[in-house]
Amino acid sequence: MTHDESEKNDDFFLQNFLPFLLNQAAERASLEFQAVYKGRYGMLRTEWRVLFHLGLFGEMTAKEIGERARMHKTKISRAVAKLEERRYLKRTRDEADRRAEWLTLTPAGQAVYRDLYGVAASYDARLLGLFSEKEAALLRQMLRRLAGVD
Amino acid sequence: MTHDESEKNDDFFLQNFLPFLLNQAAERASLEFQAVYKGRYGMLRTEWRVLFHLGLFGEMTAKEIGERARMHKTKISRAVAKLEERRYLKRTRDEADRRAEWLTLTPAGQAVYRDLYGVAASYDARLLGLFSEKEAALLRQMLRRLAGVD
DNA sequence: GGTTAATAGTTGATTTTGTAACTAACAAGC
DNA sequence: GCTTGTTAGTTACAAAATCAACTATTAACC
Repeated sequence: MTHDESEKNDDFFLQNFLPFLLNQAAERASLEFQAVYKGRYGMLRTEWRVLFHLGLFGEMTAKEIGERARMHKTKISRAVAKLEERRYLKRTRDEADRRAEWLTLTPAGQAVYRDLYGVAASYDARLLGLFSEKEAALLRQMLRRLAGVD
Repeated sequence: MTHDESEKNDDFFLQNFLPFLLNQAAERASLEFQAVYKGRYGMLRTEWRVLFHLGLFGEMTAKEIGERARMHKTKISRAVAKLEERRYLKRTRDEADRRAEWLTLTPAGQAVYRDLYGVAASYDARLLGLFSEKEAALLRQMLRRLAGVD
């Protein structure tokens, strides 16, 4: 486990260090897609994620989005404000618990969601094209395990 | 490829969308280790990476680090400044090309590197403990392919 | 029912990142 | 050797993320 000091130019460890590898892959994999929602709608990743969740799951509270996406509530709060400002979503106070509010996409927001969903799906397919069906399934399973979802 | 609109509460796609999964896994996988270099030495990820590269490869220029780690030069510039301020590295002008400078760890920097290398190695081993040898090898290979290294 | 604690979400201050412009040094072409 | 272009690294400014403190509301407990 100790590093051999007499030997330099050893990139064995670096090439295999999982947090580094994961980060490189994640960064690269989100780069191209980021260019789409940024370029096409001027959105940040946080905003895209919130929109995405609302598109997939329908009505949600900010808290629920935060739990699912593992995003901090301040990020969500600001993303929601931005999406509302652009008329992509609307808020409705929960009358039973007036602290919470239900978020839903407007028709305009749904249109954006559908557009980006399509782009995301084909981008995903392209990434998965690097692997066989079996490999892809295993990869996703392993990533889920690392993420602590399973 | 079109999203089925009549059906809500569909988290199938989300659970499988590779950029999302990769990001979740990467974030989770770096979290605990980040706590170590941050808590123990008050370092940021950029600083840890620069230190790590210098520890692994010995003397390097900022440019080389940037290429290997795929970090932008401003990040590196600031990380180097911070590490120098803490006396973890020293700079030497390249006399043949006076624009470039060679960076090396000081003994203090090397001590930090050795400490963190040990932590990183055992942390990595723990992560890999989630998988079999075969799976782990495949995972790394797939991540490298996604990162565009291979 | 009044006090205390917890929760949903927002805001402000600080830190970190990203982008563009910059300096200093080298290289190429003429 | 002088212009033009390129490169290594820094700096300034804008954008974004983080952290702590805040408001408003609900829940818990005595």
